[in-house]
Amino acid sequence: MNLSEVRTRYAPSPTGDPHVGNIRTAIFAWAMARANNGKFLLRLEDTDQARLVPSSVDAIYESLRWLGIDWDEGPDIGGPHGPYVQSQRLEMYQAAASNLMAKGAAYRCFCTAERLDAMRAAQAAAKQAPGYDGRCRAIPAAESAARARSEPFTVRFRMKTAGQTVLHDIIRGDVAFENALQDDFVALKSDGFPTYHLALIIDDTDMRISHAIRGEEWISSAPKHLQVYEALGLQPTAFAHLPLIVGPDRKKLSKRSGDTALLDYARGGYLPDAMLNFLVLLGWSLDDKTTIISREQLLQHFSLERVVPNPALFDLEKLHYLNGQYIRDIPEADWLDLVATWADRTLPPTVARPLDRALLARAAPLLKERIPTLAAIGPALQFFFGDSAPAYPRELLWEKTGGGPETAKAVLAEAIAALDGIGAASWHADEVQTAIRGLEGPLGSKLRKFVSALYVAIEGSPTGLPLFDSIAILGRERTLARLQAALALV
RNA sequence: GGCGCGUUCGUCUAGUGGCCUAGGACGCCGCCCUUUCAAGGCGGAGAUCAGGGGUUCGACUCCCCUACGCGCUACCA
Repeated sequence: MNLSEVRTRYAPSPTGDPHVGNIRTAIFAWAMARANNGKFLLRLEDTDQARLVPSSVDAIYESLRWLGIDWDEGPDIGGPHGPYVQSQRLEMYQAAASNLMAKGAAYRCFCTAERLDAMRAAQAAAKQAPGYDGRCRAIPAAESAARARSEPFTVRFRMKTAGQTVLHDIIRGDVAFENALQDDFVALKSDGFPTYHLALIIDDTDMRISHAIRGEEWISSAPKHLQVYEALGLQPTAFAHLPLIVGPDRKKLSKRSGDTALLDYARGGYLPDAMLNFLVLLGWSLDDKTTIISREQLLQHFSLERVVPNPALFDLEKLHYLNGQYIRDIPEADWLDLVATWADRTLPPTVARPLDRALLARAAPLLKERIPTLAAIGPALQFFFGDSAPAYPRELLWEKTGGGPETAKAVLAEAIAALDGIGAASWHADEVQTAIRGLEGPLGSKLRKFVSALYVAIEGSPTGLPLFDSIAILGRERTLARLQAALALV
């Protein structure tokens, strides 16, 4: 074992689907390990039996895999320091708690939840700082042991009452906490499960973690952790408290504040690489001008020194931009597959399956530069399917032509006449284009002026995929039928 | 209330005493390209570096105070 090896971990508690803030922490920890030729591990912190959501374990794996984050040790693949699930390590925590008690660094607390609640209520009423009052701090060992045989109890850690505990944070520098202000926390619950504060130390030590990388919300409890390390005679890990990701309300992003589950973005048609790039930019930068950062660059250049301390706002606009960039970067062959699977996924069930692969292949290139997310593929393609164009109000036919119904009528009639002259064998985008451009003369109007009527007749909307290609793909019969239908509508 | 963290264009950020009349990106605006919509190209507006004191020849950068925001304050993580 190389003592200086960088070993980081992502240790989520399976209490819900991982949200983006949480995953960003995973990304940084992973990147830190990879950038230093270290190891990245996954550990499940399932010590809160009440809040456990079994399905979230799968969501955790799925989230990580979707983003392409790999781990070297974990619950599913094992490793030399397992098990990697806290509920399977209970004896270790209990042993540590006993050890702490033997050293006088912890004690049994027999206070009931009711008494604790009442105590806090009283403190609040008296405008005092809330905190454990130390009632069980001085119970003699013999009495404590005796009561333990018949009463439920927790094990509280005895915090120092004087001096300071100083955290050396990689991102924030030294942070000092007054010991007198800290109160004794529960390390082992009455159900025999440890709290995070105890489990963290045991596991990080046992798993040889070098850097504890976590959200800023943990910084206040750092003195607890530092003191436990000291009481146990253990060398603490290095600490890096990442800035929070906040929502539009500037408050910590959480399950409550909107759709923040990472997998919602996977389902919403975002590319994992785009999401990774976006998340990485929240709190970290490669240099002074790089926005598009590849996975390789990240894994090679990531460093905690370039993480900023201030909270970042989750900005969908930038995500959209990045997603577009990555979409345009997809090789043609892969793009067709993506279009096929997302068309199938996002086209309404009324469209017959299997989808026409040849049609998809012709439409795919048209899509690439104009959709913000993969989920937009179905809606953009929908007009290709079915006998008629998607329903639209008749006013749309002339709204953007600058004229009225007569204008639309003329455009449609001329277009029908011109396109009708193209035989089925030469029904290609070029011929279609020539025919429609040829309308400028008879109509006495510029193409860009009257073309919206045709977009509406064919696609059901004045904006959409390029008209000439769309008409070519749609085919002669259906095109003419749609133009006729539009003419009848006017 | 207490403790802690934070504060550079609307947003994400660059910046570690002189390179800053503060750079990049998103968004916004305009022009170009153009069959619509996009994409792309070019350009523009946008930050008295939260405010106030210091230190220094010189501060966005160092120190202090204030304000504001957020986090924590559970037998949750």
